[in-house]
Amino acid sequence: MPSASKAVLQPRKTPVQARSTASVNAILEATIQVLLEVGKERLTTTRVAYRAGVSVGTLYQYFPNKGALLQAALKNHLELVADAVERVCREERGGPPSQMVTRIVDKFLEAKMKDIKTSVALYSVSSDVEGSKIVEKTAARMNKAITCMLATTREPLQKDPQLVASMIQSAMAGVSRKLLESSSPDKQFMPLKQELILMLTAYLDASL
Amino acid sequence: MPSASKAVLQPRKTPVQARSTASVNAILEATIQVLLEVGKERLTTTRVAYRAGVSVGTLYQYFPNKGALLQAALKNHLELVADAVERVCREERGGPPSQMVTRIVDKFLEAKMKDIKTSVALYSVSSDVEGSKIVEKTAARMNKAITCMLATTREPLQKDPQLVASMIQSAMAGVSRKLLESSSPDKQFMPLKQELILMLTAYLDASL
DNA sequence: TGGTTAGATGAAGAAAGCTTCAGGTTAGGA
DNA sequence: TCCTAACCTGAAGCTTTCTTCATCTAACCA
Repeated sequence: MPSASKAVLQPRKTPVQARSTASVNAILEATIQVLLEVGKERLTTTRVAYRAGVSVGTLYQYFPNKGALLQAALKNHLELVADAVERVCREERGGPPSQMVTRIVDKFLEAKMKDIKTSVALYSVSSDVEGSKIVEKTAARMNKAITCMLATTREPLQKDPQLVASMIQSAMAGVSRKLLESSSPDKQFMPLKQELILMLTAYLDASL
Repeated sequence: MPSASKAVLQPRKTPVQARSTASVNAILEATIQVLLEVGKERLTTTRVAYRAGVSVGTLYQYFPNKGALLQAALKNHLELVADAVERVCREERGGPPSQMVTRIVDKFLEAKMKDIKTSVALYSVSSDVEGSKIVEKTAARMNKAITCMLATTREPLQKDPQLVASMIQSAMAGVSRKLLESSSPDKQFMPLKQELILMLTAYLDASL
């Protein structure tokens, strides 16, 4: 009896052997695939397991329930985005504000658009109660990173850096959502990205 | 046999007598209430009907299925926001750009925040397949209105006005979402609104 | 090679919710 | 007043999906 249950979100069992790790990965990937194909409403644990090439029982060995499965998939995706942002924020410390903005927008959108459809599919998950907690945590992580970076500008900001960071995040999130929801994201991508950089640069300039 | 079925979203039957109109309204309001209390996952048609003070049968007389019910509620809400934006855009024609931005942000956020919790509850609906179509349509309506308004500036814009309108919408949507998802929307409201206006003003100035 | 643990299986139990429909009630016109 | 159409009711059928668990197989180690 190694451990009690940590409720939702925690895998029931941690993989030890290689094959189980493979199963978990397959299940997670299958989750995204099924989400893309049939949507969250018609996503069933059985279907995911079948797609992953395992049995339902195996799925339930690692995820206590359907919700945990979806949350894990969402978490995976968001962490990739947050990682990208954190990395950029570290790299651009002390640089000129306009470059900060350009690079951060670049990386954020790149991460979001890397697998456009996956992002879209996961939006439906993020509106769950537990899902939005995960979103919030990731947002907080990014906020911290951006705030930190903003503190390294030559001339200090005239306002609360955290507020400024929030605005940057909001604007980026708004645009990426617009892109993802658009019927042809690829066509709008470059113009919107350009405008976003322009907007944020103008904003930062006005905040120094 | 007055009419065939127009599939989803259309009420099955159009109210004729006063009491049925009352039922429909009660059902729609109850939908929001239940959404707030238990969330979309645990919203059941029976529960909505009970809350509305009618029977499930009555509900199904006006809404062909659960999805149509949720969509109707979403549509209601979005149309209020779009109406507010359209009105402002009409009023501010020919005015100075900074005022355009200020007023539009003001009204947009006012409409969104009027019933904060309702907006939040409806986000979970908007990620449905049919739900996002409704969102898209409303966004297109607002885009048209804003584009129209932008065409009346003294100095003409140096860019595609529709692109600029999209950016304004994206930024507003991003911020409102941030507000709605925040744990204390009221505290963040004024600062974020101020910043949003500032950001959009700076952006518009840079686009003239 | 044998024992022990990790991992996999999938039929079936159980729960839950959507939706229908046959029959009752109310409103409004003739 | 009486009749018809509009409206309402809610128990129950039907379907769907989640989740479990007894049992089997594969991997690792002594």
